[in-house]
Amino acid sequence: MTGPVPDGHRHPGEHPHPHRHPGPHPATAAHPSGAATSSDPDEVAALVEQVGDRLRAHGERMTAPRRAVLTALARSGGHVLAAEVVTAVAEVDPTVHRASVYRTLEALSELGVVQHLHLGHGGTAYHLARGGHTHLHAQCRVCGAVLDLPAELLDDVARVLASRDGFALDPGHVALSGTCARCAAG
Amino acid sequence: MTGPVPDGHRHPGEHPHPHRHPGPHPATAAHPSGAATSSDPDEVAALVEQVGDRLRAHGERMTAPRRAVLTALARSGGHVLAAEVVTAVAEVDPTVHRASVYRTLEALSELGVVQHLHLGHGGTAYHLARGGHTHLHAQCRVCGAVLDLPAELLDDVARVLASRDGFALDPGHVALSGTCARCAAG
DNA sequence: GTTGTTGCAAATTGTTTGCACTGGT
DNA sequence: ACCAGTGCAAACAATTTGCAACAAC
Repeated sequence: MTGPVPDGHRHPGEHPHPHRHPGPHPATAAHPSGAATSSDPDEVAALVEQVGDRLRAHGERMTAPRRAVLTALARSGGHVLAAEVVTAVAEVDPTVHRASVYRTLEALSELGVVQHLHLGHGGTAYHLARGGHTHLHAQCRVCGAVLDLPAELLDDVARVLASRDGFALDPGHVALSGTCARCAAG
Repeated sequence: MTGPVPDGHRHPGEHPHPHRHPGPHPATAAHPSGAATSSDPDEVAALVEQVGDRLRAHGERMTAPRRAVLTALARSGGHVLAAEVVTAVAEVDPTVHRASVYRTLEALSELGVVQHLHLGHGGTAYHLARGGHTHLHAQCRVCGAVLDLPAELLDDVARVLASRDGFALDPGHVALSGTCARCAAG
């Protein structure tokens, strides 16, 4: 069923649910601690505007859909499933069409302002690119919760892969899978 | 992009292209060294039969679709994308319906005789469960090729996750992502 | 004979695309 | 004014599901 409650209405207030009690597989990311997102409207607006400049610098245009997508991503702060982006955008600006959300996400991805990551179970999640400051993710296969991890965690592995296979690891592109403490216990 | 290559009925499930000119997203794994798969018909049959016993032991039934799916998996030896399983099964037994393939894969998964892994881009791949002997995977995000890696590669990471977050890593459940040597060069 | 499984076809879900039009620059 | 980007609806692929018929035990 994919809990159709990705995020509330209007502004998420403080911290939606730092440690919720996930159902089957909500896959909705919980707010990580360091995930720095602005629940502050001003900050969100500023960020959106900033990206706007960047878009124009690349010859792209700043439009309502893009503003809406960016705002949605900035607000939710964490990783947001594609489907959730669609609904979140609908709240920001109901006139924005789903198709535009997808197109926008792709466009913004190519521009590098948003990045996507693949969650084992539920599909693709998007998040604003934190300048160079990438982090990794681990998802519980039981409850779907996403855990944020320090980027360095896979450094050693990356080194090994590079030297033994010439494989350049992109650590943040897919979420590691496993079982979280809560689910392992319960 | 999104090369519409789903095409379908074609692609004899033999050895696609071990190491050559990767297309859009083949994702079909080349035969890894230790992946032990039987290209030998007798061996395949024996393996299928063996699983049959195991199924019955669990109160499940051995049916044509299941035999076909198992045979297809045993033949291809490596990881096989869901879509590929469907076509491979069609070759083994054309009377088997696609829906049955999905249901069978799920049933066999729950039984533990087959395992699935999530590839970042292309979906889910299945493979026969090698008793305890799991290996990891890394997929090139450019060409889609899947690299098999030793299971121990993530042991350290698993240890860290376990102690710091109580997270039980399941290393083989998702493929790591990155760029393979060939693609990095070209 | 039971009852788990299948085949089929229709329903779902998630994403993409062609086209005419709108709005940003 | 120009054309990138949008809305819309329909195409699309991939997977799921209700149900009656079927076959494994």
